[in-house]
Amino acid sequence: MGRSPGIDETGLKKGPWTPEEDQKLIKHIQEHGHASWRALPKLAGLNRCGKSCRLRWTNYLRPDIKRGKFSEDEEQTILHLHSILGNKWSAIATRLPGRTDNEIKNFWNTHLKKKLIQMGFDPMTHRPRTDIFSSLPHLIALANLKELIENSSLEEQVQRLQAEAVQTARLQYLQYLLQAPPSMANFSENMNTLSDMDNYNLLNSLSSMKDNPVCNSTTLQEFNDSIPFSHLPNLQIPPPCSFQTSVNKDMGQGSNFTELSHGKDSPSSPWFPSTLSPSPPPQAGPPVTVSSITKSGEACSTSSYGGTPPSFWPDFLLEDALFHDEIA
DNA sequence: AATCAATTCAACCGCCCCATC
DNA sequence: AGATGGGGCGGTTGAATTGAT
Repeated sequence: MGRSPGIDETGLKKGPWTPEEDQKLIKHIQEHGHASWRALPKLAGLNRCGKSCRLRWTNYLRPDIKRGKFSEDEEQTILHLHSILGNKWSAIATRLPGRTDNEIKNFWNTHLKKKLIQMGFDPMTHRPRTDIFSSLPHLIALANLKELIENSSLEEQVQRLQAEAVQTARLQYLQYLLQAPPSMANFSENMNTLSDMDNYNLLNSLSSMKDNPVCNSTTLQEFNDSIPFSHLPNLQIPPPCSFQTSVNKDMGQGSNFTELSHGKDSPSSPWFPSTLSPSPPPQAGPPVTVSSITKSGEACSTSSYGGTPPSFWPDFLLEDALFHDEIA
């Protein structure tokens, strides 16, 4: 693995590190530290650039590095944090002692991303995918094409694929509703605000379907009927795509107000869990109020978690003011 | 056993931020 | 205020490894 050995234009070595080079680097840092990475290679007798030394140390040689497979807990933590922070690997790494940003990034790209995709989630938004036709290759595989081709007419094949697409969309939508926290499950009071983005995505999907010859009006009607939003067909313009979310946590002695901002156009949603397995039972805790406001400052939703914070939020999210500052 | 394809992950690249002058 | 350099970060590369045929 890694790169082939080579010498760059300045005469410095590139590529994989030898055990001898590792020993020189370790010995030097143990004895003198690494005040200046630029000066270090010369002092340590290494024909490497300072940057290469720093990477080798921070990603591989550091004594506190934990190697080996990621645990289930670590996996869940990465998923939680990625749903909030996105590809901020160094920020995620600070919450996983012994793991480097590089290792987490690799683990995400080679395992977790694929896992989410396979389960029908968008790895960037952590939401169920609503773009039905982008999932068609998966549907086709599931449908056992061989049997279809051999035993069905073209018309039957098309009908079957349509049914699969509608069923998948329904399942994904149900999955989304079921995974929302209690106040969201009771969407009668929140549906006009928090669900707009999802409605918009669904509308886009429906719009794509209309343009596709394999979708007829019956299919679309069936799909529409499966969604319990009476106002869905009327939504034509994109909703505000920037949300600011604040958390008001009663600490017992008056309110301790902290703010969580997800930045403009952030795909993450604070209420949406990123776990792949059922969340643990919620623990009793102080009351938490989560409010979302639009770009213009209008309140678009308020959800209260009476004495029980959302179980998918790690405690430190609510307690660590520094962390709030980081993502603000 | 040989070959090919897919996956993994250490290492590199280029950009950005921040401190210093 | 602008220039410079060091360090940090996220994205990408590609050799080694593993799995499939």
